[in-house]
Amino acid sequence: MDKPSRHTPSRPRKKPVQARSLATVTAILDAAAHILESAGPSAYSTNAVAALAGVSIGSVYQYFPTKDAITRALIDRETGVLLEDVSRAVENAHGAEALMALIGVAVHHQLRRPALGRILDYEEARLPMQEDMAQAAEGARVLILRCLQELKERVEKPAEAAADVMSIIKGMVDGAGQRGEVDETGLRCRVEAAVTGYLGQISAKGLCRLASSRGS
Amino acid sequence: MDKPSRHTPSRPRKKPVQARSLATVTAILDAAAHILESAGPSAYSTNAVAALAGVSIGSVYQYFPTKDAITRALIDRETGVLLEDVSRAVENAHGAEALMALIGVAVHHQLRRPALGRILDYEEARLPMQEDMAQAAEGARVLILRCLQELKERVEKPAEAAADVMSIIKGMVDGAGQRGEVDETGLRCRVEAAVTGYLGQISAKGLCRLASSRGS
Amino acid sequence: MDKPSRHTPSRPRKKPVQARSLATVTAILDAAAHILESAGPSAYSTNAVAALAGVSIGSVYQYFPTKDAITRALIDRETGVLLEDVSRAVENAHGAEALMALIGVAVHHQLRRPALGRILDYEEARLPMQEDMAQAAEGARVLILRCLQELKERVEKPAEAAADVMSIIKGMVDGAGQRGEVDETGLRCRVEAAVTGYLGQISAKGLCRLASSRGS
Amino acid sequence: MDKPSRHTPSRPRKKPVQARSLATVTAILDAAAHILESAGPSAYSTNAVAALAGVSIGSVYQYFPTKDAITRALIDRETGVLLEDVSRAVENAHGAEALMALIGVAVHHQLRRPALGRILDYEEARLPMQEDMAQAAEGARVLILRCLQELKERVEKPAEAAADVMSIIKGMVDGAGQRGEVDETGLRCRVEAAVTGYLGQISAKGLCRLASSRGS
DNA sequence: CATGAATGAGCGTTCATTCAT
DNA sequence: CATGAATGAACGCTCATTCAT
Repeated sequence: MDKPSRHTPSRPRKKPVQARSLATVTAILDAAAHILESAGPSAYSTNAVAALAGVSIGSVYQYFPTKDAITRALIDRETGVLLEDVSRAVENAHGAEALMALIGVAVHHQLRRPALGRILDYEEARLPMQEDMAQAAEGARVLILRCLQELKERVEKPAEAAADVMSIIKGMVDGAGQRGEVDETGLRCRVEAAVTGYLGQISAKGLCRLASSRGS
Repeated sequence: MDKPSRHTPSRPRKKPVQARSLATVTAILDAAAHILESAGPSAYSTNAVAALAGVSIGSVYQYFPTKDAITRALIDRETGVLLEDVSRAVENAHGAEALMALIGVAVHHQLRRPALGRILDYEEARLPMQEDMAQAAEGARVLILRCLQELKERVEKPAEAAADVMSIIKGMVDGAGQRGEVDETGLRCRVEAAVTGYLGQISAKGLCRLASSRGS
Repeated sequence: MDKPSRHTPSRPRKKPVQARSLATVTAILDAAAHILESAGPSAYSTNAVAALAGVSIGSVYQYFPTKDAITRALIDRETGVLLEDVSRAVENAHGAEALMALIGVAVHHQLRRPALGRILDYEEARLPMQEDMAQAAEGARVLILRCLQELKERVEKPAEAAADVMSIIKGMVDGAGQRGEVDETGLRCRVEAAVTGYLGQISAKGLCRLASSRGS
Repeated sequence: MDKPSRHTPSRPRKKPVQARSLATVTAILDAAAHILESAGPSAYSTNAVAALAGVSIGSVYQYFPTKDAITRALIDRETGVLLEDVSRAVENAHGAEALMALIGVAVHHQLRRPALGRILDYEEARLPMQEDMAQAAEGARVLILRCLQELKERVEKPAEAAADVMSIIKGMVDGAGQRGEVDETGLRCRVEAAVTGYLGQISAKGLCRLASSRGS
């Protein structure tokens, strides 16, 4: 769960709770994830989570003060896993290579649980943003930013571009999930094409060259 | 609502109810949209809609048999407006030009009500698909497909590419909305860059050339 | 509707309403009866009655101040028809013969609309008893009472016996209706047997002879 | 439900739920019965039941999935009590004697809660018939049938006669309840007279002898 | 700590009734 | 008078949360 690698300088991110009850917490989050992705948000009730987790509703409230806290913890966990995988993938690569590795991990991650990602994204949007979640989202952004800055081609507004790259990846990957796509390699190639193409466009020329020449 | 152009002659688009009470229906849908985008789905109750619309809950149920019907009608309305604007924009343009026009409309549309689009997309996903909604979604896909087929560069798998283009647009536009972006022109240029770049990548070379050359 | 025969000395019982609107009232009551017997009390709403009657809900309230008033009017009408038929049947007969005729009419009446009678009985029970309804119920009781008093065998407590005879008839006839019986003649014979037997028992011996001899 | 021995030593009769919360279930059913018989079906709402039972509406729904389930449970309970009493009364008696005992129990039962029986009968009619309820109704019919078959006088169509006897008892007993009668002995004697008389008529002579001789 | 019975605010929905047209 | 859109109290029911055991 916590993998303090050499390069990522020890972000604890996880309260160890109480080692004994970790199993309960895990069971609860697993149950929440399973309900969300297989029966949808309308079936996602605290009682259902407790039942599927095999614990009493009271125990759920021992570890999570509210239902939203469960959702947040689940988002944290899923984001955390993704972030770790991405970090590991990017660790020894640089520039475009790192970016492609990152895309590979994102695609892989999404196709494993296509519905869950979408739903958690949505839940995340309506939840009052909190510290750790912000940090996690920042983590991904920072990684992409680093990749962009390592590119040979200078990117003009790297922050904006990083956000766009994230949006492109998320959009394509979610769309594929919704359409039921399963071909991981194919999807990865297309996402790579989109990101590569986008970066090529915004670096080769001044932004909006294409757009302004539209009328001619 | 009815756009009797040369080519698409008479699309009445099915007024949901009697003409006389159109004002009430409009008020209800406006209220629903406003609640969804400003307070989120958890505040989206039929009583809240009725109160904000300035009508009684009974009146709401004279025009909509269920709450989901309100949501569906709202989706229909928003999708309809977008589709009309897009159709009009694409009408006299072709190929890349048409595609850029389409992107412009999509960006414009989204930035006007950034949250609403996202939420309705999500609601649409969990609603039992219905005739008209399916048709509307198809409408956008078909328009993009046409644009792709009119490009000078041949696109290998046009259906897939159309879906990807939609996903890229939606992803970037939603992302921008969530980050609170307001610069329509800037966003439009970047989306254009992404779509153009993507299409350039997948047509110039066989798909995955880039990817396979990654290791070199 | 009002059939002032020679012998029954002109009981008007029916406000003529306004001759013109009689058709509307009739349509409303017909609709109410039809809904009650074919779809049950849960489908018996004022709007449904208005729709089936082919009038607006506003018109319904022009003629009936409340929903219960419709029900009461329907009970009145049905009771009135039964009472008239019974009166006519009993008119020229006496004693046992009259009683049997009365049973025949009751059986016939019930088997024509088996569900309606039961439901109206029930509605009647929960409605605040009103003048005319009390009169109608009295009408039947009085007729039976007269029959009993014309019997050769003296009945000890004629009022009580009349009530019992009514209960027996109603009980058997409702039961038959519920079981879906359609053989009018067979049912009539059995009801006659029950009433005849009951009267024989209570007149031949002192009441409870049977009962008290039970222990011996 | 399972009537294993003559003496019926331990009749568990299927507590509908956990033993611990039996008190709550009982309170709910008591409240439901009280509301139905004192204020009528129109006052019989789940909230009213919960309030009178002294529990929250949520608790009601922990024991009963729907309102109809409450009604059914109440019918089951009342029917069950009656059936037990009747079984016990009939246990060591035969033929006419058993029949009279049965009538005594029925009369006693009804006069204790005159309105409730009527209302539950009605509710039962509009509820989707279920296993146990059908069994209970059958129970009474079978008992009567047995009594009839033990009579010295042969009854021609015992099934029909049993149904009629049930109808007569129910009709007289309901009628008495509605009229507010309280004299249990008197009523019992009259019901006995009716049933005895009816059976005498249909066995002594071919059915309808009386009826056919009517014209003479 | 674990349990699950209990709570009650609030949901979606119905329908008897009113009243402006 | 006829109409039917509008009203809103009240219904059946859910579920996040609490707390006595």
